[in-house]
Amino acid sequence: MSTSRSDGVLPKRKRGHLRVAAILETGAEVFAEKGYDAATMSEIATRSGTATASLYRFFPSKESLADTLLLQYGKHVLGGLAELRGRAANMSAAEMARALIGLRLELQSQRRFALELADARGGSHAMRERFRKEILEAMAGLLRDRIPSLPKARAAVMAAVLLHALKGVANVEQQKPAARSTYLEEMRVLIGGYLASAAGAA
Amino acid sequence: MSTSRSDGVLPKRKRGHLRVAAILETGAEVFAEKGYDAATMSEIATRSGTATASLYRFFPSKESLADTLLLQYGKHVLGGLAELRGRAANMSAAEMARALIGLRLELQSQRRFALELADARGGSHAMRERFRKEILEAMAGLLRDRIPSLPKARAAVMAAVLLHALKGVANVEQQKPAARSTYLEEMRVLIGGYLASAAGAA
Amino acid sequence: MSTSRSDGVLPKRKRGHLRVAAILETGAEVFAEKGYDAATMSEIATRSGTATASLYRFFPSKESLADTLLLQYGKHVLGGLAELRGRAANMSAAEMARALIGLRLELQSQRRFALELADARGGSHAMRERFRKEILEAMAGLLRDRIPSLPKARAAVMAAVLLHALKGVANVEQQKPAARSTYLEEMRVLIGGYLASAAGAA
Amino acid sequence: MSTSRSDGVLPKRKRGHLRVAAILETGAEVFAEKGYDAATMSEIATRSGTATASLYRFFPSKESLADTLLLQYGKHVLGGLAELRGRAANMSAAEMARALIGLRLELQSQRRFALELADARGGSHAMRERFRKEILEAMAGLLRDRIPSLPKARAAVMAAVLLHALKGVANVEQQKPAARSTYLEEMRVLIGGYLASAAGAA
DNA sequence: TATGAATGAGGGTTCATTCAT
DNA sequence: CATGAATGAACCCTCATTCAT
Repeated sequence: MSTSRSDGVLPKRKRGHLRVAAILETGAEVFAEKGYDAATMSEIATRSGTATASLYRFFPSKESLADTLLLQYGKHVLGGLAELRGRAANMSAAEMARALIGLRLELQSQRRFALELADARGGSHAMRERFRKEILEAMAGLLRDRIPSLPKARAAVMAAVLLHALKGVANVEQQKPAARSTYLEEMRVLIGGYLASAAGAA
Repeated sequence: MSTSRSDGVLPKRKRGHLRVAAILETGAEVFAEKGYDAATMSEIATRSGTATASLYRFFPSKESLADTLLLQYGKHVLGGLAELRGRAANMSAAEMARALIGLRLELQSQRRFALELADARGGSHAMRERFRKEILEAMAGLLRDRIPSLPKARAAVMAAVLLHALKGVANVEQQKPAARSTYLEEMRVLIGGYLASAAGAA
Repeated sequence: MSTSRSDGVLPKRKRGHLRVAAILETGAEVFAEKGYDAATMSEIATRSGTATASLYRFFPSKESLADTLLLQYGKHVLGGLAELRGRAANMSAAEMARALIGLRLELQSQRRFALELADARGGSHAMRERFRKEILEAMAGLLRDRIPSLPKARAAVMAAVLLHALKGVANVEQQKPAARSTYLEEMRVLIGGYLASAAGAA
Repeated sequence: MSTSRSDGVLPKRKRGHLRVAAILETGAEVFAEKGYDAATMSEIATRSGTATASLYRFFPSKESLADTLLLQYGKHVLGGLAELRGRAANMSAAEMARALIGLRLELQSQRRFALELADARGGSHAMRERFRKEILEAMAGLLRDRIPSLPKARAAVMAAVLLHALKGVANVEQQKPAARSTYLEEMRVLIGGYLASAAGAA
């Protein structure tokens, strides 16, 4: 996941950088709210205080905007996982579950563009595929760090299961406020239980 | 209980029934293939052998078509859950997990799963909300049948977790063919483990 | 140059046929007036009394509209040339020139879309190429009918020269009304002279 | 004869002159490659190493750039014709044809021919009209120098015919390389023949 | 002054929905 | 009633041109 952007033009002045940041922020919001297809470039433009054409100076297409967001999100996730990985070997299943959920929560709030949705229907197919693959690999690596005896193939499948389970964290927001902490607690049970059983199975 | 229906005209002849069935079938297919937004009424019309305008005689809008499908899907799910419920009390956690996953797989293959997608972005908000609520309730009921001591609020939260986990079954299709059975096995571990811990916790 | 149209939908009712005819007529006008690029689908729509979207029912793109026009024009030209060809053997150079110019004038007035322009920048490249090639071949055939001893390669080159010369007929419209008949007379001199020299050279 | 010019700023330094020259050069190229409509100011700017906004300091509009080019081209043509004119009286029809075609070829290769296209659809109507008129006049003068008995009106019409015929030279580029010299030869026949008959007719 | 940034206006195209035969 | 045809509203995207540093 390199930093380079082949699309559009990179902003060269402070003003431009601010614009780009605003666009990305708003894009994330709008995509999250309406989904990729239903989101419109002109809404993103208006809400970010730009003219439609200005969007296209930096992002040559709707898809490229989504891709950039995807990339950005991907980097955060991957960064978080890499950092976790250092500590993974010494963690209990429960601690690990807590850590993973924490990471997820942090990413959700910090850059809350639920590009979870985009990973279903946003951006380019290639980008989504790559994004997904890299995260799965990182997750599989995490598992194998904790349980070295785990066969690679098995780790890959487990990573997929784990990733799906983690996505459930996003649903906290659908719970009644009073139930939210309980929900997260249950999530920990779900994921912690799974991790524990994985350790036992190996 | 009047005869009138707000959406479209009640089909009174065999002909009409067949037509409606064909439309629904095709609608499910197309929504599944392309997603709600990208699906077009005219493709649904063409592929189901109907004229566009005729389609609108039965379903006054795209949304209403999706809603009907949603409803249909909801009924199947609810039916399946109700049937499970009778047997729930006597099942082990593992059996229960297996049964739930089996139900999901069955629904998925029956081509009605179209609405997995729609439940993220198709049809009306109201319908989706209602659908979700009913399923959660059924699921909570299921849990309480097995573990009568479970408090209602807790059961509701657990149902949400369980439902999310079950949705992961749909991802089998993204696995390499060789890994599919392993994936399902892992799903059983995930869900079975969760159900077991629920029983223990109560 | 077949009759089939792969694009759009063929009109199935009288109303539709009229529409299509009106669209083609107007399209020819607008393309002729403004050139392919500067012509807009919405102007064609407005001037032909249609909504923009209606154009797209019959012609799926601007290019396909131009192509259809090109094809139509091509057929007329080719038809005219074929008809001339029967009589070519018995004609003097002057008669031939007169006949060719007459054909050109007729096509210009009858279906006056100066797709001469389109043959520079309209429609698809493939269609223009094909159009041009077929006309050149017909013209070369014409020459060889009159002067059987003419080598094929030479005939091909002469056809290109002749075709260009004939395009000059279109410029009558730029002449002052009083000078128009003189202009055509001069055209006959130009082309007749060329044809005569061709006969002598062989 | 004031210093002000309506279009852009008079470049006062070497730097400016170079810039303007580069822009004109590039403009000619781009117009030639893509046609007036499809050419974009920003491509011309980029390819000539200028910033878009700077381009507008010298040429206040796309049209004015095309007009300038048109003017430049016109001057070359007129210059060439004037030079020919001195020698016209002593030339045979064949020599004259050869000379005219040579002039055309030379202008074409000098990369200023860009405006062939523009003379169909580029720049302002007024400029094109003026350009055309001046060239026709020069051409008519040429004819009258050779054939003094030619009535003015007739010479004007003949100039139009001749000019059109000469434009055919541009089509060499569409001929297969092997056929190019033949093509030019045929052009000489066409034009030489016409000039000869003109002399005879007077 | 030179140039990165901004944008209004518009272009081609699509689609849910309605009209009219 | 069924269906071919029609369309308004939007959408994505581009470009000539202007602003502001």
